[in-house]
Amino acid sequence: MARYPKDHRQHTRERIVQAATEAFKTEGIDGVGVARVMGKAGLTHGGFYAHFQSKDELVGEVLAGGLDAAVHPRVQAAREAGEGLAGVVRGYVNRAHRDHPATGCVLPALSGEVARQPQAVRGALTASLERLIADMSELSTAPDAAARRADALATLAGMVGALALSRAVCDPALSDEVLKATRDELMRRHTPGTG
Amino acid sequence: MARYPKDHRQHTRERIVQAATEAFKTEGIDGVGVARVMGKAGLTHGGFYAHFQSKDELVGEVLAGGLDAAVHPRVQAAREAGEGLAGVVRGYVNRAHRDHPATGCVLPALSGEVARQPQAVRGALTASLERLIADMSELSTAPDAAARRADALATLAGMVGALALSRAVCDPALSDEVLKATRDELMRRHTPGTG
DNA sequence: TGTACATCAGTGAACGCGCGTTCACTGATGTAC
DNA sequence: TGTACATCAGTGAACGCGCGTTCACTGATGTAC
Repeated sequence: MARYPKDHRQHTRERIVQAATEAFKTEGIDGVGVARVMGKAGLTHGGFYAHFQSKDELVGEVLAGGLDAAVHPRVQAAREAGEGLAGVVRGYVNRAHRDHPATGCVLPALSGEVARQPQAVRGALTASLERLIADMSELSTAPDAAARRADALATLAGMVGALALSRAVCDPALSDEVLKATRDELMRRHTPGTG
Repeated sequence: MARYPKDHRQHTRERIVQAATEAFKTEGIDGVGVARVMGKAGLTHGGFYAHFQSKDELVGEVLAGGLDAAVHPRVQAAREAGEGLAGVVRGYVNRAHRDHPATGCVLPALSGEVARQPQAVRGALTASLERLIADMSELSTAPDAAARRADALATLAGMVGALALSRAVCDPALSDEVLKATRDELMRRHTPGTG
């Protein structure tokens, strides 16, 4: 019965999600078809529906995991290094992140498209985002919980906006300027003694 | 010869651009076909290529004008009211803007898709964005020109990120929170005596 | 040990559809004589 | 004034293509006896 190892299906499914995650962030959700995703996963398109009910289900899974893989580690690293939100900002608002959307955060790449997705798909991202906000809040040095959460939200907005703008413009100097201005401002705000 | 008034063609073209501007911001560039745009302009799809060489040309025109119509007036209003960048933030980071992408700024709605457009298309947005940055810089109270420009860039990043996030999440409370936290933070930064 | 059969992950042809684009045509309005 | 013709914005059928999705099939591996 077990012609394949019993976790084979699960691994294949994960391979598909991984391929889709990178492809969607690079070329957009509408810009990549099921056949392309399966091709990147080393399969043919017909088998897709043995793993997912629809493309929407795949999109939801990608968005649910997108922050976990690409952003949470940066938050974790900042926490362990004792850098606080300044460390998160440094790890996020930089040229390497701008130039490699495939391995980067889903928010600058896909927030526009996500806003037009069905409720179920957006729910997956929202849950993941709530966890990120909670983690970032813990790194804030604001005096009370509400202020720490507001701090995390406003900081994330600046981070996401900077990446989105830096990728949209076609002038490299302006793109660098957006990153630098935002990073400097956000890091100043989160570095003790300069707030 | 002039069976139509001689500015008829020009008016039709503007009607198409206007219809496309609203449709693209609401449903995405990839999400709206030429036929839909023409339908919204009260025409049939066949006539499109009498006005534009390609869909890309239309997209470029939309992006070139998108900031002029939706954001520059807010900057102008803030200047005339003597409100500085705080006024721009108030006019931009709010629920009305979040809930009406069709009449809003192109950046939160389309920056992700723009990043994947051909160079020529991105150039149109970049030029428009440069003008916006210049105008916003003049409203900054920072001491020198470089600091005013950095102030404008970082502020715009926060504004765009807040709108993008607030539209992406499916929890209305979290969406409001993102707007409020970012607006409060950016306005505090740009209100005299609290910076 | 050898043959018949069950399982099932993956294959690839086919579906209806909307896309961007092309093009021969329509029909309302003008000019020419 | 009346008829023939020119102009041209807009029409709508048609093109090849990739989309999401379905489904009969393949073929490698296992079990039954």
